[in-house]
Amino acid sequence: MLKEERFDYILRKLQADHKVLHTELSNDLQVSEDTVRRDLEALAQNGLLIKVRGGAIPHSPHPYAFNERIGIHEDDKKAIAAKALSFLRDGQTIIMDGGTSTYALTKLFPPSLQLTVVTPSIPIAMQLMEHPGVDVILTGGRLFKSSQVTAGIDTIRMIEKMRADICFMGVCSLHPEVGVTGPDMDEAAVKNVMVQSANRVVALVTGDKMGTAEPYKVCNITAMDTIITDEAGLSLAIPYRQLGINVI
Amino acid sequence: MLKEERFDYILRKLQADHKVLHTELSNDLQVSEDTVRRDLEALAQNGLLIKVRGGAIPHSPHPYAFNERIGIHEDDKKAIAAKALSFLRDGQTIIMDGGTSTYALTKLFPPSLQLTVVTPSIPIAMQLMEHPGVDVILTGGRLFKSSQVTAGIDTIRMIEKMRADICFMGVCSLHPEVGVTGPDMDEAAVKNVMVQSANRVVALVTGDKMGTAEPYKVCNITAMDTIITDEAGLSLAIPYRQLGINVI
DNA sequence: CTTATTTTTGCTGGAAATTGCAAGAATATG
DNA sequence: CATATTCTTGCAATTTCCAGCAAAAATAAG
Repeated sequence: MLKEERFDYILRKLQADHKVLHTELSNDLQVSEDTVRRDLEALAQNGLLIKVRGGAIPHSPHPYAFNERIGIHEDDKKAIAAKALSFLRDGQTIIMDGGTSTYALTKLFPPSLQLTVVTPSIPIAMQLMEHPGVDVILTGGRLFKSSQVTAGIDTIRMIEKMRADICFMGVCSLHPEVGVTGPDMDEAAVKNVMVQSANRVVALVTGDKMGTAEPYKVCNITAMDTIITDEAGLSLAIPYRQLGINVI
Repeated sequence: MLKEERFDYILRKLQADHKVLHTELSNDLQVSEDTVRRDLEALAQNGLLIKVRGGAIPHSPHPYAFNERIGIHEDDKKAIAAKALSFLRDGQTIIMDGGTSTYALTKLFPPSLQLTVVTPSIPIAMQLMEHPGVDVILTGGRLFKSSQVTAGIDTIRMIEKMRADICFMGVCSLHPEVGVTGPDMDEAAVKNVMVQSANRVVALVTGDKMGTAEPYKVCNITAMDTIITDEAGLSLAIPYRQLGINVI
């Protein structure tokens, strides 16, 4: 067995289990624990994982912000993302907002899909880098470490020049009267431009965000064409539907 | 059996098994392991596969083009990066080109360092996202999957507006007469603008890149203020020093 | 057709990398 | 604090790699 095969196995297992143990790997790969230790050492050197006593855990660039949020409501987000897939057609240009719901959506892209995706999100860009049919346009600007997106005037200028078929928005908070709001001024400004640069706006939002508000306004609720949500969200759908918004 | 037939067989087997071994191929093709080794060497030269100890693995579609390059010359790159550290001062604005040498440099940033780093490279941006004292400005543009950097007119426009103290350039090829050259037109154009937007240009280059040239020109060699290289590179330093370039 | 040149191939011996083992140090756990 | 894991370090056995050489094959030149 080649060393690289072991590397591959380790990284896959790490992705699946969110941890690996010396003892397990030694058994799985039929090599001594010392070899496993050395393999983990090599992978850690290249920043592919973090070595810990007894094994290793995934390398999370900013463990307390983006990656932590990925776990929560995971099934809900997957279900929402699956509904969103039906909006995609080959050849479209898509603006993909940052956030865990939109990230989940990009993970579901079928390999045959042909798209141009404009995004300020590093995790989404990295995810789509592995996709053969998607052209990625990354918006420039200052990097916000907590949410791993670019924002600021440069980001806005780039998006202003775009014209997209759909904008998928990972909404922070959503309220029938207050509209779409977010916790950060710069990011809210970027989201606002995204809405204006797309023909249709599709919001991906878990039920717990509906009916809530945050300090910075992105846009009016009527700027949304469609809201994709989970069961908890559907039970709160009436006021949005009365405004002519498609809630599914 | 023609050499090309062997090549064909090797590539097919690689596609089927996701790996090939010297021993197996030697047996399958009825040639010595040395011949197999040389065949793999030739195929690796053309970027058709990645040679590893004991055999070869496929050249993954896109995502690992960057990661694969990380292992090679690792110690040399670290030594080069360590020399480059001494150029950094708190408060500076740095343009950090893509590439494995510059990536190695960012990994060595001491936690107390306070910088603004402008970069088109996703791996560098991710690395610096973990750094408490560094502000990251990511240049926008189309994402080039093989080298994991943005490039194109948007990237150029953003860098043009910058004024940096130092540009650290991960040079592809470097020749005393031909100048700095690279394998990709768009990336070369971006590098050119980087050079113009910085007060000083520091090239990080392993010895094997010195005295070589590629299709697309970045700038004249005299645009470099300093070349940081390894021992192999230092032995080739004379022509550069005659041009007034600091080679260390 | 013969001879010279280049390319390919296999072999050899030393260099380098990989792996497993053992003993002592370091770290966690109750 | 005692005990059990786990980690580090050094080392030896094995495998694999590499550079150079010589024979064989292919190609070019006379």
